[in-house]
Amino acid sequence: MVAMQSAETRYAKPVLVATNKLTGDESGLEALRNHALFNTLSGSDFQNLILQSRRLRLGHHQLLYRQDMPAHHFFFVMSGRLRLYRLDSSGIDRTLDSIAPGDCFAEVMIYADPARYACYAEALKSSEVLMIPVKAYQEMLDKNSDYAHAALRHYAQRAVSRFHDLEIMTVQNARDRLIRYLIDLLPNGAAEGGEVELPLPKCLVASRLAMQPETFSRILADLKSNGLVRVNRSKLFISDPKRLIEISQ
Amino acid sequence: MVAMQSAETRYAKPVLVATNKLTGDESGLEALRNHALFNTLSGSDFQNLILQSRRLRLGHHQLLYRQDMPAHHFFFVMSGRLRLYRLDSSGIDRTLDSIAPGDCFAEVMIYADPARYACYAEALKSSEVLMIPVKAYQEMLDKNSDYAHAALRHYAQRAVSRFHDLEIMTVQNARDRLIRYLIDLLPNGAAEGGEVELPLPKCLVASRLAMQPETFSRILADLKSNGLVRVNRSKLFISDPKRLIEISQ
DNA sequence: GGGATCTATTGATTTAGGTCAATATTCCGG
DNA sequence: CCGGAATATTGACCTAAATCAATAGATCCC
Repeated sequence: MVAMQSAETRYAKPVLVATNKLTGDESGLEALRNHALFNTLSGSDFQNLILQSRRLRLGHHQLLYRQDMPAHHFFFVMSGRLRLYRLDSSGIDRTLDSIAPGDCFAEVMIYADPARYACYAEALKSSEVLMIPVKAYQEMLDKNSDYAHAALRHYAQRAVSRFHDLEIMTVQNARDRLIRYLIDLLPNGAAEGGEVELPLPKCLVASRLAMQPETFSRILADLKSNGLVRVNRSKLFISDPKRLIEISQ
Repeated sequence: MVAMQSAETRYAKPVLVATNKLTGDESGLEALRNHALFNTLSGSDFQNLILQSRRLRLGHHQLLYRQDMPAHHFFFVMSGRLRLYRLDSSGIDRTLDSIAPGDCFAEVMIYADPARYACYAEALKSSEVLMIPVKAYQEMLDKNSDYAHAALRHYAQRAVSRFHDLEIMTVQNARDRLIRYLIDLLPNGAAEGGEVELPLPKCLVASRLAMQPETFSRILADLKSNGLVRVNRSKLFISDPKRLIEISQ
């Protein structure tokens, strides 16, 4: 069943329309400059790239691109939050990732020929993204082999991280999948506790973890009653991650 | 629970030992030459790379490398079959991928610093792999930006494919996960039927799909009795993939 | 080729988690 | 700040799949 009405049915209208040119001297570009894909670029290459990029504002639930749509740009999140999902043949909406400010995304399939997006991307709240032309970036890669190394490192990292996501999904019971998901949200693994914010509404976290929202809710209530997590809206406080791991065997 | 005794307990002995030098004029290298990572290389660069590589024979269940082990090589499968898996804190063995002749693997995390393997790799039967030094390959990438583009395309493809694996795992019931897994094994998607061979023993396919071997067996028996698949050992014949997709909703 | 050891199947039973339904809470625009 | 819509929680019930157990096939190795 569908956890949530899909963006596909809500928004059948064109995407990628209203854009703003960048001056090359914008606030919020420091984060981009520090991103692994860009921090090795020379000043002029970086300038050149952002002069060819555009800033795009997205409203709540606005669709950025569709699965299989030709892909000419990749994106950097300046503010807000997005999610990546796929629709299968029966129209079921499968959330696969969430994207936070400072993340770069949609890069994964753009080196294919023809380049097409591998999934849908929509804003979960009002967001601002930078759209970077793939072609401009690729041309830059030719100039300096350091750039290519940085890109390879980034892509390799991305593949490992998906591999790790896959590992969680081979965990056979819902409680343990949820526990492992929470542990991964902690900034320094299980080393110490802390507060984490769910990157998606609860019903989408449930879908991401292949369980029903009701099951998610019950497991969380149970962890709460055992004093393992403290819940406040979408913020969870995990005092003792080691104990959490123990009970998940 | 553990589907199978883990390789970790079976083989605590060193790996990567007995190797054979290559002459640069071996049989079985055409497949390597045609691989996406190598088909753009110049003849001399290719020669140079394989002269620095070594052929490695692996016995049934022999471990090739361990998770978190420093990674100086990546691999190309010449014959046999391998599997990639991870061990979690409780020692549970999670099969995540299988590797066939003609595949290149272990490339995903070797661009990290320090380079470490992201999982275990073991031979499922006696196999032959080529071990290629990462450093030699990286040096080559610097020489020609076409090489880097090929590598990026390959890595991007890999990330998309893991993304797709993840999508299957968000399917909430065991039967539908299995059906989607089978459909993906068909060479041309659901376009037409055909015979597929399970790339892993049944109990490992079950683990890969987050279900018990008993459940796997029962689902397959049920599909068989409905005339949807014909089963012969590890070979399955799927006459009508469309019908299979339909019943999975 | 025959015994030993993995691997797969089938049955009986239990349980985790899905489904349906009702209520509560949060979010968001006016 | 209010009201409606979306999201989340809780309960009762039921089904899919896990578990336990026993048997049957494969595969390996001497």
